Amino acid sequence: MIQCFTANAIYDDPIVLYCQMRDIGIKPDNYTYPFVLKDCGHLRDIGLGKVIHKDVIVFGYESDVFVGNSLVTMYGKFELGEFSRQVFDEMPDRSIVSWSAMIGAYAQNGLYEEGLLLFYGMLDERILPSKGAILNVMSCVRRENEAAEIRNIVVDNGLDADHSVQNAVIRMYSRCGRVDIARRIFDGIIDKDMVLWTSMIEAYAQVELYIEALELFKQMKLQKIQFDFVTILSVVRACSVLASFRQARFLHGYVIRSLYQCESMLDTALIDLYVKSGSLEYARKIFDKLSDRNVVSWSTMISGYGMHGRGTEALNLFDQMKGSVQPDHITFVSVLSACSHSGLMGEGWRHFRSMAREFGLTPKSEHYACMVDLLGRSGMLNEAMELIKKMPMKPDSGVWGSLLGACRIHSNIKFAELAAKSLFELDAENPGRYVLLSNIYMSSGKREEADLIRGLMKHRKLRKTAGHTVIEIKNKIYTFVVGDRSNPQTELIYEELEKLMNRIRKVGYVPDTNFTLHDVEEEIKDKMLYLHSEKLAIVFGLLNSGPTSVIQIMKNLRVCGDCHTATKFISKVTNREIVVRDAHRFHHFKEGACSCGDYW
DNA sequence: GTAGGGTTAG
Repeated sequence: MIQCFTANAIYDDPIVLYCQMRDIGIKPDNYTYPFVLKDCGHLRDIGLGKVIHKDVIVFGYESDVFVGNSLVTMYGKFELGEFSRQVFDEMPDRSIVSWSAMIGAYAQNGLYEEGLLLFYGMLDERILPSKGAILNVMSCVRRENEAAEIRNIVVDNGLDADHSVQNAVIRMYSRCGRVDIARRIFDGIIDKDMVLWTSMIEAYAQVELYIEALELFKQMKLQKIQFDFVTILSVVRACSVLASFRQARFLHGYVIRSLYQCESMLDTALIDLYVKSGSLEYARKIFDKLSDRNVVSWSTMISGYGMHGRGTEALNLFDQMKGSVQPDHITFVSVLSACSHSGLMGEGWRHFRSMAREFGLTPKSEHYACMVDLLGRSGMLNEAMELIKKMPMKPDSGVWGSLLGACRIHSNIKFAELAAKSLFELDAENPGRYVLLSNIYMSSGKREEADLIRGLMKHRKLRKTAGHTVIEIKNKIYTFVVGDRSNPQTELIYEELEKLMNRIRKVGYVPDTNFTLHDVEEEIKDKMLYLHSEKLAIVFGLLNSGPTSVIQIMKNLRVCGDCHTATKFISKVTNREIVVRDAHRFHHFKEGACSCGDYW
């Protein structure tokens, strides 16, 4: 009976049965515990797991291999790797499954080096690796050369035709930053199944190659490969970043037609997709129809309002949520960032404090990052710094990143240097950090320091993908980088931009050259403002979309202050609604006003 | 009648 429930993914009932069994004095045997321990693992109930572990000892099954393996796996699921290892070390007999389970426990706990070491230790003891052990060790691999080594073992053991192994190999390579190799392997597989396709799509999405992800999905449809809701989830995520409203409509239609079971998961992904494609209205419609709103769907909708600069509505929704669903850490990220995007200082603090007081949630680094962002954007850099000093944990790169971003806005070199010092350790591989600091130096005329940072970045062999702006017109996606001349309409765009800039100057636009280099003459600086990718995209949109349609562009980095101001004026003189989205939020420009209020 | 191992929303 216990097995029957467990096999059907019902994990709490068998625990009840187990307790009844004990109460009426029936002695569990060595077959009982593997099931019960599995249930504990799935329930993530550490207390229960430990009680059952005691029972195992009381009834004398601690040296049973099967029971031991189950304990190792259970503690791995509890993220108690050291407990897994203790059980593993004390096992009198080990099977290949014991090794495999221990490697899996390491993988689940992020102890990748330990996992790899154990795998090689296992080979040293001349134990033949099983498929399970190889699959588990593959999730520990983070370096390309190791990936190649493991792949050789896969081939040596004749596992290279196995679907689950092939899939893990593809994921392994993409985790090592080599989607290209993953793709080559993928292309070489003849009988690719749905999961393999889905993994490859997901791999592209994870390294932010969204266009490639969508392209592959298109191929999948063309080749008439069946896909399911997991495929759609990856595709929806890729689309969310690309913010294509048209694609959003198509996928939504698809989901409705296919009547998938996992309503809340898919619908939540769709809510996020509509939010990021600019339509709060469509997002809200799905949200309102959702039958079982869980913490994820509420959080998504709240962050949606936040992204669109509608902080008060985000907070209202949060109030409604509290009546039915317990908020979690991520809900508070949504709430606090909504406050930060709308400059709601008092509300931000109130909710930050309520986390622990009302909900028993200890603020994590990411919540401090939101608060630093909120304080920093409004220019309260000293207060932001004070908060960082008071943090009970070591500030992570998110916190310092918020501070550095605020320093860019308010040109504060002192704190920028402080933030950067930590970031160059904590997030040394992220070129954006170097560029930001270098630009802060530049905008204060500190050319030498700026060059030094650029040099450091070069020395560490880091390259930044150019900030670009994307616009979709009639189902086609166009990309612009700074000073772009690759568009066939380039001449026309620049001509029109020049006219437009002159027009908006007459109605009060003052160029903000804080965002350009400081060692050039004023006149050239002004001209450089014409090269911003955001402006090129907007003009392209004005030239090519119908007279009434909304112009929506998306910048992959934060929109600069000058572009923000310029857009406000452009929407005024052209009487057009313009929506600009950057990595963090939407700016809705209508009749020359921006719904986000003051940009900062 | 027992254990491990492929894709999954904020």
